Amino acid sequence: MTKVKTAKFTIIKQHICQKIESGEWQQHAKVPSENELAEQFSVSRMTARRALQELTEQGLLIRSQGSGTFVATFKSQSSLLEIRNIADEIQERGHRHHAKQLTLKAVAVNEEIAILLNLKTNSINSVSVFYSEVLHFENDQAIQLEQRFVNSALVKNYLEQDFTQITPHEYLSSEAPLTEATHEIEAVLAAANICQLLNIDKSMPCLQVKRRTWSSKGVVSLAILTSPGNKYRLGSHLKF
Amino acid sequence: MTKVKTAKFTIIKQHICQKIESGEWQQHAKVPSENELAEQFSVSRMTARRALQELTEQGLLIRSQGSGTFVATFKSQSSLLEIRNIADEIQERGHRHHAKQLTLKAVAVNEEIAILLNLKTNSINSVSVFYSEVLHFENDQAIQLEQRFVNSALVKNYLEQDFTQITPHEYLSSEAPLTEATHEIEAVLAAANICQLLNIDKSMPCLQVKRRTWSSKGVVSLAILTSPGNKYRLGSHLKF
DNA sequence: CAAGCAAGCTTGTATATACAACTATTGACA
DNA sequence: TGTCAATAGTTGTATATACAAGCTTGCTTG
Repeated sequence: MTKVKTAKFTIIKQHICQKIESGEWQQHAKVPSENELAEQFSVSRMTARRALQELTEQGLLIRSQGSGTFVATFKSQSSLLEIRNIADEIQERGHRHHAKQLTLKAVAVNEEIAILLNLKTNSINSVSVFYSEVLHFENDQAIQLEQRFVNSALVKNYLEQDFTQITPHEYLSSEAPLTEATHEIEAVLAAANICQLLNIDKSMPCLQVKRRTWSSKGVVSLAILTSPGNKYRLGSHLKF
Repeated sequence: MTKVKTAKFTIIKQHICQKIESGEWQQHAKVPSENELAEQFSVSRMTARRALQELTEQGLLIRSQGSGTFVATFKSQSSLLEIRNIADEIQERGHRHHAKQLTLKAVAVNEEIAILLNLKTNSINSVSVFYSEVLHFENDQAIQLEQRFVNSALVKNYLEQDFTQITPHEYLSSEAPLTEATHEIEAVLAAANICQLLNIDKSMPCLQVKRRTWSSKGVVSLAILTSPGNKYRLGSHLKF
C-alpha cells in the first residue's frame, strides 16, 4: 500500500490533541501561540497556524485575534444544565429574584433553540454555556455590540455584510448588576432569531458584547462562541 | 458599527457561490483552477486556494489532486433513489439479472448505513450517489485500492496511519462487466464497516478504487466521495 | 493495437515575509 | 487615583516562491 508520509501540520495537530486528551491542557487553557509552536516544532509560522486553524474548525480550539488560542468547551453539556448552575450560584449570593428569572428564561431559551434548530437541521453538535467570575462585578458602563460569523455554508457568503446591519441594541443596556446574565440569554435568543430570520442552514453566529470602557478591576464580556481568554467573562457556546 | 472590510478570499467565495446558485456551474462542473482564479481576481494563488478550500470544507466543492476542483453534489438525494436509477438504466440495457441484484443490494446498503450512522451520529448531511457513462464499458483489468480520510474530529488524528492498513481487497476483483456497480455498493458497505470498526464518530472515509491500467477509451473508477472529474466514473457520495 | 513513458497541468505542503487588526499591559501625566 | 497614550504580543490577511504528489493526455515504441 501507499506509505502515507505524515505532514508536518498533522504532527502538530496530533501533539495538541494528545495534550488535550491527556488533560494536560484543560478547557479554556491557553494554547501556545503560533510563533511558539513554530519554534518548538521547527516549522514556519504558517504551518503551525494551519494546525491551529484546522483544530479550530473541528471545534477543539477557539481563537481570538489579539488574545490567543484556547482550548474549547468540547465536552458538551446541556446548556440548560449549565445555565441552571449559574442560576444556582446567583441564588447562593442572595439574589433570588434574578435566579428565578434566569431559570425560567433558560428553559424558554432551550426550547426555542431546539425548535428553531430542528426546523433547519438536526445536527446540533453541542450547546453549552460556561461562565467564570463575572458575578463579582458591580459596575456598568457603556456597552457596544459587535457581530461576526464563522463556519457557515452557502447562504452565509451572501449575507455577511447584510448581517452586520442587524444589531439588536435593545437586547443590551446598562442596568443593575447581574442583569448581564439575563441579557446574555436574550442574546442567545437574538442569535437564534437572526438565524431563522435569514433562513440560514448551517451557520455559527458569533455575537460579542463587550463593555468597552472598564475599570482596572476587569472586563465583562457577554459572548456567544467567543474566546474564553478574558479574565472575567460570561459566555455561551452555541454550535449547530 | 464597525465597518467590515470584505477580505479578498471572501469575494472569491461569494463569486463562486453565485455561480453555483445561479445554475451557471452545474453539479460536477469543473471549477477554474487555483491559477486561473488567481489571475482572474488579481490575487496570489494562495488566496484563491483559500477560497476554494473553505468552500470545500463547507461541502460545496470537491477537490482532487491532479484533476481539479468540481462542484459537489449538495442537493442531497436519497441514495436509494439514485441507486435505483442506476438499476433502472441497467435494466433498460437488457441486464435484468444485474439490475435486480443491484436493487436488492441498494436496499440493504441503505438500511445498514442508516443503522450504523444512527448509532454514532444523527447528522447525516447527505447520502447521494451519482453515476455517468460507466455502463458503456466492458473491459476489466487489475484493480487497486486506496484509502484516504477527510474532515474528521479528535479521533481521526490518532488513527490516520493505522487506517491505511485496512485494505479490504476482497471487496473488489475483476469479473464480468457491470459488476463494478455491485462492487461499488460493497465498497460503501466496507467504508461503513470500517467506521464502525474503528469507532469513529465524525469522519468521512474516502475509498478510491481505480482500474490502474486502462484502454484509450476511458477510465472506470469506483469511489466514495472522490472527485467527479474523470470522464467515466461510477461513484457515490457518502457524507456523515 | 497495446503498453509504457514523458510532459504538462492540477492540487498539496512548506517556507519566508510583510502588514493589518485587535488585545492586554505598561507607563506617563493630570 | 483615574485617564490617556504608547507598546508589545497575538491572530488575520496577503504575496511570492519552491517543490512534492497525483492525474490526464499524447507520443513513442514494440
